[in-house]
Amino acid sequence: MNDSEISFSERVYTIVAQIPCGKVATYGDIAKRSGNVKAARAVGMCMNKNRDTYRVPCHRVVASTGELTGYAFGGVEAKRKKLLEEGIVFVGDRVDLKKSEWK
DNA sequence: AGATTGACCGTGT
DNA sequence: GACACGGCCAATC
Repeated sequence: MNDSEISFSERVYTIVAQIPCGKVATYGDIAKRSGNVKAARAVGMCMNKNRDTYRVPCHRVVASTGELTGYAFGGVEAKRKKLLEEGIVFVGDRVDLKKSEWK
């Protein structure tokens, strides 16, 4: 810290908070938007540490394949349910990034 | 300070 | 489409 006053995590949180309802973003995409194209893993770790579910809709973040990975508030099942309620298009157990990917 | 881990991704077979 | 391998990042032990 000190140059931009915000850490990588804060940057990620901000980006995730910008995801509109009914849309999802991939870790890789967030990583790109955060500045580091290859920081997808770090993004996931920040999500795991994140406690502000209402401030940061981390449930709208899925893998590049559209598959739901983890969720620190009830597991992928709760995550999938939330996405379904938000109108995310599902294809089996995966999200249809073709239609619901945030871009 | 060094090693390990984790909600990943891209590529090759 | 599924499985295996390697690479990269940041946080944690």
